[in-house]
Amino acid sequence: MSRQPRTTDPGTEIHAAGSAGKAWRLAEGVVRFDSVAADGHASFASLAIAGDIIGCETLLFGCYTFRASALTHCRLDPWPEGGVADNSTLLASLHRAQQRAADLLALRGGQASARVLGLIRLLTDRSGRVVLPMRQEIADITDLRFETISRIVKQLERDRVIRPIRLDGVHATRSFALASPR
Amino acid sequence: MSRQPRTTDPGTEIHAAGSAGKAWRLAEGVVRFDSVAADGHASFASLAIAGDIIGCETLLFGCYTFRASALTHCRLDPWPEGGVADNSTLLASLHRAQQRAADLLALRGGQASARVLGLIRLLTDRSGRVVLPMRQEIADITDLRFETISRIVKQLERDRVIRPIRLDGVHATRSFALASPR
DNA sequence: CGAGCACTTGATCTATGTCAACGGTAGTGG
DNA sequence: CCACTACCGTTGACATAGATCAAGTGCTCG
Repeated sequence: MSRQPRTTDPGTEIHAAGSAGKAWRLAEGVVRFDSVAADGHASFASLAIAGDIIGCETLLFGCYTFRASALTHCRLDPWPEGGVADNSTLLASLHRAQQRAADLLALRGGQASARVLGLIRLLTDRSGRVVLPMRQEIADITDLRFETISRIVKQLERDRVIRPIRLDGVHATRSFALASPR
Repeated sequence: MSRQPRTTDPGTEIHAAGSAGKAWRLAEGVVRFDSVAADGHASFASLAIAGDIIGCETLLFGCYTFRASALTHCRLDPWPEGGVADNSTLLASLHRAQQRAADLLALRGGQASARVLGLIRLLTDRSGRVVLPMRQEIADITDLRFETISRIVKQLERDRVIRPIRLDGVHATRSFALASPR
């Protein structure tokens, strides 16, 4: 009874906070996690990008701590592949989680344009292409307003830092090529 | 050759980024972690409070990822106690790290006074007492300026949300009792 | 065709940053 | 003991990045 890979569309919920489930490896896409308070109010908690492990905590509790939703089209593979996670695999996950947390913290400090660019860099693949989430999602991650995001993205475009490209199945305002790779 | 517990004063470095060392349990106090870039520039990465594990990543790499420094007086005990960490202990650490990361992210969003109060709550012990770090450290954590922190702390005091108390060995401007426990 | 949604853009407001001055305290050295 | 300095914290006056409010565009879907 090995579980099947799973794909999701942008905006859809992958799992609810507190629901039962297993762990996955995010093979492709970007996932947003939210803490859900007792009163139902949700606040942005973390981000997973391609290669990250999702729902590690189910190995301990059997249910998810955060609500997860897809920011772009995603593909999820069952994890761990073999069926059991060994010690050093877990340590690697822990290390990655710490790094990711530090990166996300950096996206909430300093000048607005630097934060947005930081997020774009984080989401850019090795080929230099990005599919951005909606302006509102970027706003939630960076703690800015969607109007501010809109202005900044447009300005980065005018400054030729990013260049709009067309990928099919994706809104024209969301796929870009990043000029300065690093 | 079991390692000894260790204590540190506020402001002192516990370990450098990249230096060799082992893992600890923070028995008492508050520790700040910073990412250190290649150019030497440091940026706030995370926080450990009493009970947290520090330097888990040394089990994998043998050296620390972040720079750690004491924000208050700290006591560190060697970890894991038995000598080896088992699977579920690591999972618990991972879970705690995720939660902590989400909490810290929340301290960088929304109104300035709510952020500072959020940090104060995070640092308050079960008896309702807090020893705050320096204004500048609070500013680094919340991405505000120390003048702003100073104004907010004073205002919380005027509003009777916090009440200054005197603990010896601690600056008079840093120890408080929190009025509304939760 | 109309409704809804994501995005853009302009005008204005305000929370927080910035700069500057000052006060208290601990340490240091005469 | 008294200067003298260094450091942390407080407070005021003013500047500004980004929030807020409002209007308009273009797309998709029924």
